[in-house]
Amino acid sequence: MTAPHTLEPLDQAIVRELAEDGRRSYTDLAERVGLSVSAVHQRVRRLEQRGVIRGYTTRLDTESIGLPLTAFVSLTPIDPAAPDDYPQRLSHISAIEACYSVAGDESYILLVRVASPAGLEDLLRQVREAAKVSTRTTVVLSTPYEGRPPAL
Amino acid sequence: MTAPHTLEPLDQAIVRELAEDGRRSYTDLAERVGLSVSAVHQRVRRLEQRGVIRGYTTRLDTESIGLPLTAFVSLTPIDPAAPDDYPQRLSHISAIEACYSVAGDESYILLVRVASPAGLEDLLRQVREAAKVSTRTTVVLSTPYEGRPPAL
DNA sequence: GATGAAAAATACAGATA
DNA sequence: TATCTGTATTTTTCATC
Repeated sequence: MTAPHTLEPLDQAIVRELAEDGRRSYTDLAERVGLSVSAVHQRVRRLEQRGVIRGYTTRLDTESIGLPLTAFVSLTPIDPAAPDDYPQRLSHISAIEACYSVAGDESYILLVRVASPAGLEDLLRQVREAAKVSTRTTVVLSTPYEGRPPAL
Repeated sequence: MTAPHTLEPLDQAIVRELAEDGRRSYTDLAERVGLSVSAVHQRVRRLEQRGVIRGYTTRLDTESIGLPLTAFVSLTPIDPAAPDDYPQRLSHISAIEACYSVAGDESYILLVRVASPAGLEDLLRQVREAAKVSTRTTVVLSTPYEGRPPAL
């Protein structure tokens, strides 16, 4: 087989630690998983190259960075026969944090972060302009939790 | 005012760099934002303490870690008068990556990651058991992009 | 913002299985 | 052949000035 869908226990342990704290040092990781620093280093490099680790990010407080308003925007193509290149057509809009292609009534769900209701209105206009879609918006009132590490 | 909702340009620059790559070194950051290493170091510490930086994570390939199936699960309380402690009641379920309280027909939207349709079925059972809610599930077919850094 | 000691990252040679 | 360990060197972190 070419792509086993389960991770070796040691890689699993490393990845679990890094998911919890993306800035954990190799020394720290080595202690936690019971390997030498070099071995951990090599494994992380390999995990990065294999694409298991896709990158490292910083969790930011959306209020502090001036984007306190989060919303889900569902898209329905106006012309069902139109070419399906919506993600591309929308990718330049930086307020869109994520784009999911979904099964169900709608075709896509966008996760967006904006500064204000006016910003949301502006975003929706941009979306409708860039892609010929109708939109349905669900405003997020609060976020009890987000970005929790997966259970491995 | 106690909490300015916009970030100082230098902090903004630092945060932008860290959002793009959470493992960027202080030396690297210093070069990019045009400050001394110590100044950057101090600022990052302060941003962490102030809660602007909430932590660091690793973006993982969901397939590689054995959780290839993503879904949105919307919750509607069965008893509208019941105490609203759903996030707490569900927080022990590790397949739930995020929980959003939303305006609209439903009360909450969960983002979940599971191994298979059977895992999804199991998760929905767990959710309905832990909270007296009805659920509506939208399966994610593909993820064109996710976790893009915010525009600062 | 600079300095310097301590810690960490990285490259590499050799051991191991 | 793969991955490990230990060592040496460079780079980074971090407290102090």
